[in-house]
Amino acid sequence: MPKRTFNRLADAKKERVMRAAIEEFQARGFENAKIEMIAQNAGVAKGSIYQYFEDKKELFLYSVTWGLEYFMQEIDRQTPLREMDVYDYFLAGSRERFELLKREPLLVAFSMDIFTGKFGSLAREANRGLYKIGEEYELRLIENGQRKGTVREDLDNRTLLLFFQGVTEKFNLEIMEKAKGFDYDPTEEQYREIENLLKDLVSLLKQGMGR
Amino acid sequence: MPKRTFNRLADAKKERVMRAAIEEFQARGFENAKIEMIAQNAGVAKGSIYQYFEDKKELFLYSVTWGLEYFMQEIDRQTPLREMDVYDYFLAGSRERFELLKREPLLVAFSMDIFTGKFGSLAREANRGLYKIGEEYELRLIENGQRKGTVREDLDNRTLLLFFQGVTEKFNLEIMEKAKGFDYDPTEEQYREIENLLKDLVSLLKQGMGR
Amino acid sequence: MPKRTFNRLADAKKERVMRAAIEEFQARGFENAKIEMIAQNAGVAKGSIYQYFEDKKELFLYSVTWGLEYFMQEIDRQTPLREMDVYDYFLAGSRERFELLKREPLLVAFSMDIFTGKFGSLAREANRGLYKIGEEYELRLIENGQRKGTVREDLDNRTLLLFFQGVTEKFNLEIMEKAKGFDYDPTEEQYREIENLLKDLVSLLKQGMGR
Amino acid sequence: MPKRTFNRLADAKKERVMRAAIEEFQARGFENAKIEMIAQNAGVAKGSIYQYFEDKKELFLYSVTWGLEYFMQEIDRQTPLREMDVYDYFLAGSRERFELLKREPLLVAFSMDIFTGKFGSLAREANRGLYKIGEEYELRLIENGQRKGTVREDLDNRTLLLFFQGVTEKFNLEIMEKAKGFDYDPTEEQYREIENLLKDLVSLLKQGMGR
DNA sequence: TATGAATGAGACTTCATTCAT
DNA sequence: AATGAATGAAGTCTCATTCAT
Repeated sequence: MPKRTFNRLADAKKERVMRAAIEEFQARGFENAKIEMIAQNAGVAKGSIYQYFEDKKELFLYSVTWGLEYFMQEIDRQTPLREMDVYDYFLAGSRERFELLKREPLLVAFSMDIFTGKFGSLAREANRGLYKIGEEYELRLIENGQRKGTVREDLDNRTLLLFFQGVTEKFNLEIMEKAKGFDYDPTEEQYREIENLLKDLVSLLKQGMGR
Repeated sequence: MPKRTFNRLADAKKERVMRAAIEEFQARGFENAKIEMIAQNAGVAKGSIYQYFEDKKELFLYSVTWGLEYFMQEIDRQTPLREMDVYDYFLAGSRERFELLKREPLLVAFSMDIFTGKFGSLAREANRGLYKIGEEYELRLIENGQRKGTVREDLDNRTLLLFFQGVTEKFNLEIMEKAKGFDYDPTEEQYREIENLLKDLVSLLKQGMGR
Repeated sequence: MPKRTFNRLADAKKERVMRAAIEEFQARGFENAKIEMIAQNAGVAKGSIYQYFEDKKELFLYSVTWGLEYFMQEIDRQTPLREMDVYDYFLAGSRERFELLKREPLLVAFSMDIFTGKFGSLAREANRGLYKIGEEYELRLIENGQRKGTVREDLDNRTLLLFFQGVTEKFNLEIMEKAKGFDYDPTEEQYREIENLLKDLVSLLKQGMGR
Repeated sequence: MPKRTFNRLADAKKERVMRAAIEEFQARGFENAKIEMIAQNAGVAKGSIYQYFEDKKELFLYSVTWGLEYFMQEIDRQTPLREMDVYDYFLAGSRERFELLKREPLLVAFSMDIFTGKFGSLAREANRGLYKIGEEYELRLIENGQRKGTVREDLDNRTLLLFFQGVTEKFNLEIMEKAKGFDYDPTEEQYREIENLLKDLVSLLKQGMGR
């Protein structure tokens, strides 16, 4: 969706532009983000942005795509699906996801905002495709669990997905909030804290609140 | 937080203004909402809005407060807390909450947007007080459950709250989404659909996904 | 120039209104002065101001008239002209004028601003009459001096007036500036300081800078 | 104090903008000056003004600086200080200053308004630096006179400065007032009139009013 | 006569987008 | 392809003045 001109750019420059855009959109939201600032932070002229993208909206949309793709690629590289079930998924990749969080806090924060709907219809509509991919990914985790006998089958899978998303999104948010306080060098202790939260999460996913 | 002038207005007029504001903010978001439109829809002059509120931001903030208070008041009137536990809570008031949803779709949608963070920091920060109240309410539901022996006690209550909020917010969103499609006259069948979703929700809250 | 309604008011109320107006105009200038503030400080409703005066401009113009008349009346009561010459004039009434400055700093400041042209054409044009009176007063002082043989007669009296006004205005400004620092209780020492300045002024008026 | 963008403009354009601004501020005062008008008269878009200056206030402040600097530079070029004393100063450069007055009536009028306080605190505070320079210039004239034995030494120099400023400002105002009536082509007779006024001024400065 | 809510013209300011260099 | 100055539509906010009570 960017113009030809953008694709021809050196990779480093492309990345600089995208990160500058994401930083601005993340910090100020779509309406308040200023093209001027993005250009400045990317080290290019304001006019150049318009050589790369049709308009502000397209730049934003591509920022979302770029960010989510980067993110998913990382996640996927770290914890390939294989035959994991829902519960293992969280525990298996927790260390890597924690490292990613520390390495790319901006992208993580941006992705989070996209998912929680901070950008309203703008982001969601334009990237329905990516969302679908995410959902299917999650549905497969659920089905994996059902095949393995660790996930109940008396409810509609769509309902299970809602439950699963609700819980994981909330915990992800909480983890990100914690991560903001950790700055720079993540300690082992901090990681333990996160890991414990994830263990509780898995326990709740599995057994619920009842006793 | 509105100015003196606003408080002195006839109740009907106050309500007209607030509903016009909420409608605009809900539909377009804070940045894109036009004061002119709000005034027009409320049937007052643009300048009058500025007799009532310091500026656009204050109008928005008060819209949030007004909306949430209206909402909470209704909820509370319908299903007073008493000694209910978390699970009963949902089933007990479901019919009334469904009616509210049909009667006040605008306010429900607005409240939802506030909770899901569509307005970013704006709404959340300014109404931390109300949020705290909501949280404490929910914490009490959890504690009620623990006293009754229906809620596990091996996890931190703050963690249980995260779980509870994650699940309920997601289901609320889903219900609202469904409700948008129902328009005008809620049928008995539609209510059954909602009720079933709530039953599944309670089941998941109680037993989790595991089997 | 105020409306009939204003003239019928109790004297105390009239004065309250005028002082509130002068305070506002003096502090913020004509454009930035707010009718709302004036009304509030005078303890009347905003609408009442428009029962008293045609519009903001008329209120301002009358403030100028009211202020200058009050001022001149005081000055005149204190140091009646008699047969004083220019030099005696300053020394004779200095104590009284100092007291006035302490008693009515607002009116003195306002008058000063009018004379120095802070209000531009607005004030000057509309009160040309009062200015003329002041000028004639000063011209008479000069003529008195000439009759007594203390003022040179080789120059046009209009030129002498310029000289006289230039010097006295500058010194008056300086004295007012000093007075701002004196606040509340004028001491004898402070008065001496003023008196010395006036002596120097008279000396300069009389002998000029040359030697 | 203007933005980078302004400084990079062609000199002719910069001057066009500044003169348009000064003309508007001089004619209508700060509050009533319209940015729209300034832009129009300068032949640029309204928005461009905001590329050059932060806001109206900054434009005004820089107008003052620009005007005074232009003015002082001219004055200084025409009658360099050297070892002149106060009295010579006026007579020496009178012809050139008269020409300047005819050539740049706008700037002269604007400078005059600044000095007489028409713009209130706005101009004076922001250009205290330039004022100081002017004062020091005048103080040096006075000291030169004292060294040459033409200025009395029994009074505080600060007091002499007040006297000097009071007289010269008043005469300058008078000259400007006269100049307004001369329009377009200054005749020799008009110049004589001014010169006579200056001679009287010097005489008064030197000998005072007394005899 | 007093009050204060209502009005709306008008000004400042922002910033995405264009375009000449 | 890059730059950054220019543009102007559009939106927020102010406040003198009006007017119904």
